[in-house]
Amino acid sequence: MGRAPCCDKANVKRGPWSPDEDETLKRYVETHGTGGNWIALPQKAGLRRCGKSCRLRWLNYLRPDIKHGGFTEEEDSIIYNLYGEMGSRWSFIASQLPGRTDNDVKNYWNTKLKKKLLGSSGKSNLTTTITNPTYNNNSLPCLPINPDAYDLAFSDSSQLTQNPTMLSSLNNIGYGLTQAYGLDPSLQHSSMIMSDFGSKSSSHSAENSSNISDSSAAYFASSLPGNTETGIMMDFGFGFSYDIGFAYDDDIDIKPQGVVNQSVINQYQ
DNA sequence: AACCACTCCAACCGCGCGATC
DNA sequence: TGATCGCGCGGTTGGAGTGGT
Repeated sequence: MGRAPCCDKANVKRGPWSPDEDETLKRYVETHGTGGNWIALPQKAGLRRCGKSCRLRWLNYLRPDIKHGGFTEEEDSIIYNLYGEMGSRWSFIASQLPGRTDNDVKNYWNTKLKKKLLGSSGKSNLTTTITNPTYNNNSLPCLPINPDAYDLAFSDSSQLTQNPTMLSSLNNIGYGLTQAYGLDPSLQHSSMIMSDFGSKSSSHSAENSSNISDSSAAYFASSLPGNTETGIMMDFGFGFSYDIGFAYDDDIDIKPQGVVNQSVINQYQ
C-alpha cells in the first residue's frame, strides 16, 4: 500500500499561482504566520491549495527576503565549493547564500553552472590525470561522498590539530569552508587536500604547491606501498580555482575533516 | 509566419526523518 | 514500541519563453 496523499488532490487547485492567490497567502502568513502547520494553512487562509504547495510558494517565491535575479561570481564559487564538498545538498548550499532558495540553487546548477563547468573543463589545467578507469571524471567536481565517513571526520580532529600547518591553513579561510580530506593511512592510501576558494589569506606553506591560479592549492599524497592515489588540480576558469584531490584503492573513501561551519557539523553528527 | 529545438524555472512528486501519540 | 502525521528535501516534470531555420 502506498503512502496516503497529503491532501485531497481532487479538491485542490494545481499549477501556476495567480496574483490573487499569492496575495492571499502572503497576507495570511504575514498576519498569522504559518502556525507550524502548512497542511491546515490553506483552509484557514481560504486557499484551495495543497499545504505543501503553499509552503513551496511561500518559501521559494513570496518570502520577503528572497533574492531574485542572476547569481554573482562569488555565489557561483560558493556553489561549486559546496557542491564539490557535499554534493546535491541544495538546502544547505542555499542556506549559505542569503536570499537564495534550494530550488533556485538547484535550478541554477542544473541549467547553468553544470554546463558552464562541462564547457570549460576541457581547457582546465590538469596537472595529473586520472589513471584508474573505475573513476568517472565526467562527474567532477561532484566527489563521491561516503556518508559514514562524516562521523569519524568530525568527531576526531586529532589529526588536524596535530598538524599545525594544516590547522593554520584551515583557519585562514575565505568563506569558512575550506576543507581537507584525510584518508585512512591504514588502508594503504592517504592524501590530504587543501583548497581555497576566494580566500586571499590561506597559507599552504608546508609544501611547494603547484600554483595553478591566484588561488593557492596544495595536494599531498603519501608514498605508502601500494598507494594508488591520483590527484587533480583544476582551474575551471571562473575566477577561482577548483582544486581536487583524491585517493583510493577500490572504493572512493573521502572524509572531510576540516574546520567548517558549525551547522555542517551539526548536520552530520 | 510557422515550425522545431532548446532553455529556464515554477511547481509537483515521493520519500526520509523527526515529533507526537 | 509501533503507527501516524507533517515537514523538508532532492529529483523530476511541464509549460512558457526564446532563438534558429
